[in-house]
Amino acid sequence: MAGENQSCLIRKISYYLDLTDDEKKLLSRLEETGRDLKRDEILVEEAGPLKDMYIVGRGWLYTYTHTMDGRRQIFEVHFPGDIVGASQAPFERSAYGVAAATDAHVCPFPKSSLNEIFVRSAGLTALFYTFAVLDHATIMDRLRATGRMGAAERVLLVLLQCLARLRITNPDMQDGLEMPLRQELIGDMVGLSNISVSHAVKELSETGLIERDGRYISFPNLDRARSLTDFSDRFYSIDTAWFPRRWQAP
Amino acid sequence: MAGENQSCLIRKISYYLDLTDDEKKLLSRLEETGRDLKRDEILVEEAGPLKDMYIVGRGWLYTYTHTMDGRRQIFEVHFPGDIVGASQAPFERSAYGVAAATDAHVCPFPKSSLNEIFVRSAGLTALFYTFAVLDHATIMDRLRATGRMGAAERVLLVLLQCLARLRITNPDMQDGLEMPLRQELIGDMVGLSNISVSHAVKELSETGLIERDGRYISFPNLDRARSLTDFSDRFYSIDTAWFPRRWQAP
DNA sequence: CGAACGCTTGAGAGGCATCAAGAAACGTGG
DNA sequence: CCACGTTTCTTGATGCCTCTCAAGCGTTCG
Repeated sequence: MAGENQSCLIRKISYYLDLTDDEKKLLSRLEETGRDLKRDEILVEEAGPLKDMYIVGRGWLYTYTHTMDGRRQIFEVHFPGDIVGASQAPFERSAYGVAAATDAHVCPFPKSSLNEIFVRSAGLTALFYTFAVLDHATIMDRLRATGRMGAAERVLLVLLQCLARLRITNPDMQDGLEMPLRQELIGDMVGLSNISVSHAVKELSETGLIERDGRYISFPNLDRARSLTDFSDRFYSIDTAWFPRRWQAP
Repeated sequence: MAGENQSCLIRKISYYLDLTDDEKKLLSRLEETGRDLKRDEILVEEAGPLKDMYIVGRGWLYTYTHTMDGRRQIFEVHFPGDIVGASQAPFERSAYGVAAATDAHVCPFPKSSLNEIFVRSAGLTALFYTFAVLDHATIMDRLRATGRMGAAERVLLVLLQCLARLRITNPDMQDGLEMPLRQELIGDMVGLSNISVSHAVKELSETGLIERDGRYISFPNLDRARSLTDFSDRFYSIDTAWFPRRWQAP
């Protein structure tokens, strides 16, 4: 199930790190069991207990919360190869919900398995740390956009972020992507209503920053789009030089 | 200089972890050199190289960026005991600037020292991971507020977050704090203008959610303030049970 | 083919930004 | 300790952006 062609997790990690056989074995053990999800199905309840983490095998998920007045904020979108819950490991209960944005397949594993990885592999520990930092950077970009940019730029940022992350596991990807997210979901990522997203998308089309063909969105002028949102593609330029490859006994 | 009474870093970390002597030694080595900063002085340039990290010994710092049109977004406020740059370790150059919000004292240390800690102490590694996750949670709370809440609630959240973080190193603190941040800075944390912050503060006073005495702000009804912003005090309830205390040879 | 869902478009309302000027607080030097 | 200039906060007026409500259109899927 997990290893039909190759695990997305290992593919993603190999992008950053040359894995030893021992590390590969550690990782593949995480993907032994699987679970299918339908679109909109809830994987983790808001404020529920947090025992497992999940590797995304197929489809997109998202992490969200509701405000008291029933509005929703989406924090992260999880793509194949991502680890859902990595940025919540230290908490006993989940402050956030996780749901499927499309039909999806995930591999659950208990938090304690992460512990095993931390103990056995210095390199993987550093890499997981790095993933957390990347998530952090993604959210900071979106915070800045939400607080200080107009609707069109906010939507454009979301699209560029999706493209950048998909490219990690699909390096041969063109300057475009299938966008399965509803406009309402996109709005919930950057504090907009579905209607404002619709307007923004229209405006982006008219100004030639994106082109639409059904759900497929492409960027005829990627550089201009990037500079307009001040988006820098951090996911390609990680400094792995400081990574320890081996623990050292005290 | 660092160890006059006791290092804030060690005090903060001891809140979560019982340190071994070896770990204490590792940490105190980070605070050997010091540097004083005047208010508004820039410590790290935006887009500058990122060689050092900094432990805050005294005063408040903040991490920021500018948007193309000259507006500013503040991402984090760093209090005594915090490590500035921990969430940027994997990047070769800093995407963000760091400046002093008040007169301050910091202890710089090279990134490679972090490496040494990672290699020598499993517990500290997990804790640093946890700190990154906490920063992450702080920003997510602020993202939700920025995107989905009104001006008064956004400002209130900023105040509550400051209180919660200060309480880590000052457990005997009352329900109030000295707030040295300009209203403009507070606005830059949650996407508001200085004028809206002024209005919000006035409104919060009038509805009895805060009380002001000069720069000192207190919360007569902390529970109501918390529930209004849906703020949960994550900084006190960390699950350290999964922390490894010792590396394990492969 | 019909129903459900998501996207588009329009009209009106509200919140926050901007501009501008005055008040208060702060710091500095005499 | 007071006088002065600077910084920060307050208050008011106006305008723009995004929200909400509402209806129509297009797509998808049973």
